[in-house]
Amino acid sequence: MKEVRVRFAPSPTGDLHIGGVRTALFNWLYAKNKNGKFILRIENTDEVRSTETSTRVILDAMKWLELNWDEGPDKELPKYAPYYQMKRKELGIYKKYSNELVAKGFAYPCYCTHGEVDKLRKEAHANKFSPKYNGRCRNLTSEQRLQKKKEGKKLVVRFKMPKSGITILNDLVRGKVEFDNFLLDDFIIMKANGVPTYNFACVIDDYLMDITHVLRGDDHISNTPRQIQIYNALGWKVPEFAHMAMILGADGTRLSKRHGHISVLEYMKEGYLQEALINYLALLGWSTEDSQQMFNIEELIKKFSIERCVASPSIFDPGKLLWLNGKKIRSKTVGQIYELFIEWLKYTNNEKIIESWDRELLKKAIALEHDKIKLLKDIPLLVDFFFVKDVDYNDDAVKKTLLSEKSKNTIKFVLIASVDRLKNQQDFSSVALEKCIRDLTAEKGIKTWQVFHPIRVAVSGRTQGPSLFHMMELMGKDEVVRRLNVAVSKFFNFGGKNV
RNA sequence: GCUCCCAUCGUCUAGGGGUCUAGGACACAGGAUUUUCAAUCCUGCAACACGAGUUCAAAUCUCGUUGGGAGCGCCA
Repeated sequence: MKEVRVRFAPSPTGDLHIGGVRTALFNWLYAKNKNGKFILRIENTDEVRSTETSTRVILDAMKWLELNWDEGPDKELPKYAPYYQMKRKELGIYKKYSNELVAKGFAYPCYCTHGEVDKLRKEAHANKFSPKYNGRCRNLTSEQRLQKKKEGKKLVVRFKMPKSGITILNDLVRGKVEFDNFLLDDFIIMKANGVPTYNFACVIDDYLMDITHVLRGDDHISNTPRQIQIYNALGWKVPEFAHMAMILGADGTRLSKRHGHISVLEYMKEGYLQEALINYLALLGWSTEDSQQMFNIEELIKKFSIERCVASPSIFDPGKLLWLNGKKIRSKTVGQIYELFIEWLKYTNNEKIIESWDRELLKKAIALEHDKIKLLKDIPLLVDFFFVKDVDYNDDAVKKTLLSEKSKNTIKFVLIASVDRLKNQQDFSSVALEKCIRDLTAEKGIKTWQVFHPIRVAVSGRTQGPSLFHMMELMGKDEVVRRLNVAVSKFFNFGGKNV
């Protein structure tokens, strides 16, 4: 059996987005599953829109996703290099095959200007045909060509599509798809600037790189018959094709900026885990027989297959991604989450957030909030109150829990009593603290929540947080007593202010 | 407009002629637990786009309709 070789071929004209990642992922999974090679090729033939920055961003995103390539930029195999199409263009690779096609009569120079082609297109449209170039330069004599050349006309090279018959695509996910050749026009394979077009470069490179399977989005399906015709003209074997359905936004249209985050980097910045994004994207357009939801990467590799990819498009659901991310985080140990968090701070240049934080205290705080973390960026919001000198009291929390008209006096009394008890508390473990406070409520005949809630707010400034006594244990006696005293004097010792 | 693709709960999907009163997951609602918010567990809500045909039998096969998507560039 021939070694499976698949590729992901992004064009560096922007960030790597969700749809691109899914395509990359499926190629990568297929390669790993078949013990084959995953190749990264940069299709930068759009000289206007391609940028080095974008190339960098895509490479970084691929690295963050851990979709490592066996061959590609920074990992060039002499046999197949280079992996940038513009570098290949410099080597004359495309020119060579373009000349061959012209020599064999499968392609021809065309001297039509943009304006002329536009006109033809409009005419075709008016005649209810698919817009198409009518092949007016197809049968130019060599004299006419010479004449055009003398006039200094720029030329492009067009491929001669058969005027009749059908082109058949046997797609791995869609089965047999037929295209009427008559409806396909003579498309350009070499632009006037000597750069190949996508449809041409793609075929040449896939062939030269020994690509065995082309897995890509189905927005490419109508390009496929053109590409198949090039393979045929050159006498090359056509690779296997598998067109995956697209990922759409909530409104059912193509995923775009207005559907929220679309760039992978934005998910990274939000604190999504690489593995959560991978797991979620694997579920879009692929499934196992038992509808398994959670996978680790090894399982995905083992279970992935093209046969189980669906042909219908799917809608991107940020809610499920978020759930999956929380699930993945919860499945990790505190140590792992801490490391991930530190890494995330570095990636996002947010290290200053925890600059003054005690790392051991941070780890323990993360442990307390372990089950509540959905995104890495949540962590500071969840535990920051442990590290502040002056508690940031939430207005609503204070109003509701500390200064409620009905029980203000009880609360003041309770807080002062608590300080008294806690000051003399030898054992500051959560268990002992709970007993201590419960005893207090029992003695004074107060409901537990009437004490628990005020203490929570007094000590943390908010109504939500970790389990109360664990939180107090972690803060330590001195800090708890200090914060309680601060709260009492701040909210209850200035009668005039808070009446 | 033309070509191609697609069609099961709101969403991702399982199912591929009888085992389907259609299964799982997210979301949503209710409950349990709890000092709060979560997490967790339980329960519930909720779908075969429509119409013909084939067949003893159709979510499943065929055709049509409708709806959605993609492509129709010297973009990829």
